[in-house]
Amino acid sequence: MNQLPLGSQKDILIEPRKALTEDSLKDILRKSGLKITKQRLAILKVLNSGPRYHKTAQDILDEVKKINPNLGFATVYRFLKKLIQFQFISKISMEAGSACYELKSNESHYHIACINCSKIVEFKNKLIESTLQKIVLEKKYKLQNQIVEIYVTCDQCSQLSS
Amino acid sequence: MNQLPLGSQKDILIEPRKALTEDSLKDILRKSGLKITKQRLAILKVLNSGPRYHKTAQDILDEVKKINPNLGFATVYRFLKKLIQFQFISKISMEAGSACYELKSNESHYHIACINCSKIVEFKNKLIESTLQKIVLEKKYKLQNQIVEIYVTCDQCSQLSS
DNA sequence: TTGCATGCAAACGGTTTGCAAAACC
DNA sequence: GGTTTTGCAAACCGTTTGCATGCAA
Repeated sequence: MNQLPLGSQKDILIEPRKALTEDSLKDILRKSGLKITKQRLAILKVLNSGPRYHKTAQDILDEVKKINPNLGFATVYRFLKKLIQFQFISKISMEAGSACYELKSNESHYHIACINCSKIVEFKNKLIESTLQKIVLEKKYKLQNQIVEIYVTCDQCSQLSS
Repeated sequence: MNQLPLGSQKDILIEPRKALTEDSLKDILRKSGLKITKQRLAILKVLNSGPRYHKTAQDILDEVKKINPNLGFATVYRFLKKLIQFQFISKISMEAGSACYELKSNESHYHIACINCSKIVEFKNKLIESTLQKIVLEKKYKLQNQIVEIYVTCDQCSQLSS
């Protein structure tokens, strides 16, 4: 097995995110009645920075500690929870290991994850997106999150094991 | 919040599974070179029984203990892991709480889960199924598992909070 | 009779929580 | 000044593992 250490997955982006300004990060907080603190801005900045946009709590903590070494897991997790509550980020529960978090973009996108090396590739698909919306609408549910995960063995890992 | 205790989610089936015979349960084991034991047959029987087909390790243990009170978590988890390895069951990682497991059926189906009460409703969609297959094929990946989860607030929970 | 499977308890790893001090508005 | 938020450490909970015993083949 060619398993990467958990929480250090590499992924390939279909396209880079547009970087949000500091002001729009602050807006996210204000809109929800959350206080603006250095810690929260730092966490948002990390979530909003590439090249990898799916980050585990550990990833976030590691990056944030470079600026503020005192920041701890409790703060990260508590804030992530609020961000989920207010729908600013999505949580991606991996089959194994820690969950990943990412800022919501306007366009839905989905994930292909290799069960061996944990590499994540994103894809978009309007057909799937509208189909899922229709299904939820029919049932009179209120959509919170669409998760489409395809678990595969990627080409590289297939070659290694054969 | 109207949160059910974890591991006790209710779900609505689109249609009942066809019950597998004891012999076909044994076949599952034989095919994979796994030894046939009372414990494993009991666990398979539970996985193959309704009315709810998505079960947590705890659910399985509770049911299995009615027959064999000595059976423990270790046995359940170790066996579930093998069943996943040999692709006889799927693991559904919930956003919160324990994972659910279910025997794979021939037809892919997907889940709508309420983030508040954890109720799961299944749905099928040929369009999504074939689209996902096509996407994986294009990338020359080897499909292991399709997971489509829609997280919603269900009608009942929406009413309660309004 | 040999190696795989089990049961127990202890360890593990990711996440959450209680509490006192600090920061925000 | 009153309320939120933070940092620390301890608790938590689902899952995994080590080891001695039991059982299927």
